[in-house]
Amino acid sequence: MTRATTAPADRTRARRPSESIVADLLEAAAVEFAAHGFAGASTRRIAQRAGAHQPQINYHFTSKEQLWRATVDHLFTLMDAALPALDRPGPLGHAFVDLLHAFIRFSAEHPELDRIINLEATVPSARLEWLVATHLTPRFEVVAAGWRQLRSEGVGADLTAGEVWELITSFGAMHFANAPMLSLLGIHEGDGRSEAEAHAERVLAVLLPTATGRAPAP
Amino acid sequence: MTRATTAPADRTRARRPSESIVADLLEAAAVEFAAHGFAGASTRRIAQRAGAHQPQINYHFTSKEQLWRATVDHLFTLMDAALPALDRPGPLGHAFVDLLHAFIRFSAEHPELDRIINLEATVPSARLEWLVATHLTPRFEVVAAGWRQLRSEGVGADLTAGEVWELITSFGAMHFANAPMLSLLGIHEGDGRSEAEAHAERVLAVLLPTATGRAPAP
DNA sequence: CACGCGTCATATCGATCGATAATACTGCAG
DNA sequence: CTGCAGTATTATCGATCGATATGACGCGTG
Repeated sequence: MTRATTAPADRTRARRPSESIVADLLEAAAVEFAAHGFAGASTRRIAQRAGAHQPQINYHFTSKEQLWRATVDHLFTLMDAALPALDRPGPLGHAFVDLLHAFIRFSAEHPELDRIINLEATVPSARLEWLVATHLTPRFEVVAAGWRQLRSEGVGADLTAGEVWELITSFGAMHFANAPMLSLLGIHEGDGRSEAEAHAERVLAVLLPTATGRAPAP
Repeated sequence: MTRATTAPADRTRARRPSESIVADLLEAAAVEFAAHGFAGASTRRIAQRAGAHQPQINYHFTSKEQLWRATVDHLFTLMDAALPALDRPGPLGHAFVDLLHAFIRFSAEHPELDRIINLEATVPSARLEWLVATHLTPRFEVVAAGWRQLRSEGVGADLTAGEVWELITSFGAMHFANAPMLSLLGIHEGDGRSEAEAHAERVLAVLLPTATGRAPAP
């Protein structure tokens, strides 16, 4: 966190640039929404975590709902920047392996996104519809097309694209999103980079069991 | 739901038996806690869903926190009643297959429990510590011992007990807990009993890939 | 029929929620 | 140096939260 002051904005009025406040609010909102859900997160706590005052949220984002959407947009932007394209030159299998490694690594570094998605996933709502239509469906279609192509080449386990998506987003991402619980259970082995690579290999062992030589982790 | 009246308790004072109120409150609390989390669920909405008044929650459960624990206890009691023992006579592999089928079936019929667990799993809290120590750890140890025994017999995929637990609780249960999202994504194919059995077979295909003849679904 | 225990129903408390109005201040343009 | 646009800060609104006090009521007991 770039600014972890407990008290709200500095008394000396040394004004921060506006983009910094917005970025800090987005970062704080991601943590709070991921921890307590949309209804449970409080705009006062988000503002406090960002070192700002509560009305600044409505000033910069007009409403809690808009702040939530901006937070999700922001996290997906971060994720896209961290993931390689699937249609790059070279064997599709290698691109798929690299994409999965990058996704698992991102989930380890930013578990907030998977947490926010899972918090919304269980109940129909306007937020869930927006989330699926805006962010999930386009990405699912890309992955599904890649998987079907792989399968047509005779590569990959006997799973539908939907099952692959479920396996990656649940087994793959839950390992880091639910780290507090897994740690209490004695399962989690730390969340460093090596743990992310190891977990990606576990997922790949299920998805591409026959592929012997996989691309090394980038 | 046994009593789906929108208005709170009947005006005619035709008193319901106390156990009925408690049971209805537990059922309503499971739905609301699963939908909105502990912080987001409101005791007034829970009471209304159960056809009761809000102060009756404090009367029968003393606090919202105690109601949450009673709800979790109740759901685990339901689950235990639906699951066969792992140490029954006969091959351990068959017992394991039956247990997994029953677990997936229960998750399809009562997705509230997995939702509540996942809502708590992402943030350290006293509730999470209680949940893990009271309910999850004992059950994990039984499953882990069974899996290690299976592995020592040369059966099962090359996975640790922790990975098996993660796979079952994430990939296995999330399929039904996150049904609203998967439905919007076009992945979910209904939540009938056949879908539960099919999903159990998908999980088993990963866990016990070599076992050709599995026990039929009970 | 009358008593009394157990439960219900209403009213209300203080705290906190998201949102807004009103004011104060900063920093840049001229 | 002045004025204005943009932002920060304070104060406060109505709604809702969990919890409790209070008294009424149902119903089995004697």
